[in-house]
Amino acid sequence: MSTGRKSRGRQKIEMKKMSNESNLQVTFSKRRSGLFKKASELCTLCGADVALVVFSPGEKVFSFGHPHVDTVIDRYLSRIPPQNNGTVQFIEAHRSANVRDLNNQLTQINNQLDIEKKRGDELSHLRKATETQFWWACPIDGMNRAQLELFKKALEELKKLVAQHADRLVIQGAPTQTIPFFVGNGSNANMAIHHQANPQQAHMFQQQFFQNPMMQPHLFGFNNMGGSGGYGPSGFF
Amino acid sequence: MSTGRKSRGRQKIEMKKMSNESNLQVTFSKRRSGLFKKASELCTLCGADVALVVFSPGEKVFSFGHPHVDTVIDRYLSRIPPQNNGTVQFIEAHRSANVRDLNNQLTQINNQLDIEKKRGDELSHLRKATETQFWWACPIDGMNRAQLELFKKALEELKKLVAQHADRLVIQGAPTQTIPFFVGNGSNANMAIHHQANPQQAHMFQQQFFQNPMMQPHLFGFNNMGGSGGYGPSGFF
DNA sequence: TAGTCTATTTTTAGCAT
DNA sequence: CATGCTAAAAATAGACT
Repeated sequence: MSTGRKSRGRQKIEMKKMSNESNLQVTFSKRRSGLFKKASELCTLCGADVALVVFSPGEKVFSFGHPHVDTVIDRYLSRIPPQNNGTVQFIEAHRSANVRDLNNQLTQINNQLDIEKKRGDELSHLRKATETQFWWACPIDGMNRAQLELFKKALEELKKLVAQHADRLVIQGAPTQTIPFFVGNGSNANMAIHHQANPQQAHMFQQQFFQNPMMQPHLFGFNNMGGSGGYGPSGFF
Repeated sequence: MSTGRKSRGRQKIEMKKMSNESNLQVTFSKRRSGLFKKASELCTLCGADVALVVFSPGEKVFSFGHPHVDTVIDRYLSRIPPQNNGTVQFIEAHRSANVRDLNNQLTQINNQLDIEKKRGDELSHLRKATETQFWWACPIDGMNRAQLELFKKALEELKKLVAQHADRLVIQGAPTQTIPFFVGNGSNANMAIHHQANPQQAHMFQQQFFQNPMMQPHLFGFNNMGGSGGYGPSGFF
């Protein structure tokens, strides 16, 4: 109550990278959520399909998609029938097994869920149960001898690894910290891998050029690093 | 000039798919541009990397990305643990070998899901997947003691099953069929490309967009196609 | 189909919790 | 870090060009 006025209300800001780290963080958070909201509204209102992926300056990922981020992305990259929802979704989930990502998505998803008053929880649960159990109870029936041998071998190895790791933990007197699902995939999410790109003017973007997600030319990406004063020439609108 | 009042100004609208086709078109256009603007502002203000792809109900594509749509998308898709190329991948392969069965279950469940048709379900599922289903798929490094124990146990059992099965096969002495051994969203790789695009010079989009390096014209792909459509998302916010 | 002009609804910057 | 608050800044529904 030191100040008489409660607040000066919203103030205009320059359209350029914010200097104050703290403010930037808050702004990013708020605007991100606003952006996602807008995106979802566009879907709802106009029946549009949208994929939105955002990497925070801290390399965290946030995504939104209708019907799914990947459905739309795939469609954008070329084709993919939106019909095989189940399998695709499934595999997709696994593909992005990077827990950090999943956790981020989780956060976002939970927010949406809360607001949306999750409805099909029971079904979701059923599904979860199914999928949870499947993996170890799975394929064997469909393997031939050779495959089984291989599989067995793989298992031995895996098991060994697990055992080792477990032992190590025990020895270290592991306090069983609950690592919030961290994958050690060493995802180079942090530094590194910054293909020095030449800001060449790309050519007409034709979907046909990107039929294979894995074979995309990583020839882009410049800036994105504090310091350079980089991209934002200021004021776009 | 017929009415005295110039306009009633902005009116509140229900957050559901607009019924009036005409209005929908206008709204889509306006909101889309607003969304893109917001996205670009997020980039400028916070130095975030963003990929935004929008399919209009008429199947036209609009996209925005910083530094590039595909750069970001690629980064998003690349978040796969490249290290567990060996065993885990192997198991993954087997898991998909069982896709048929899984599919049945999934299909069944999906039917129910479709009836409920709530995005919340899928999101919820993804959440569950994160929490439950994939913990084992994560590199062992990320597991805590309890998880490791569980995993180990599961492996023992699996191995046992495999061994049994192998023996049985040996006894029967016949190599079975060779089941296609590849992962992937098996199924429908065909399904012709239904995109007959009509690359149209996108003159539109506010020129301001193009003044910014990250919003270069070539990044906007426009396709033309008649058609309508639209699903019924369902407001999340 | 896109741009203009209000009158309103939304979003959100700056602070505080 | 997310939330709540307030008032000013933005976005935009509706009507018209």
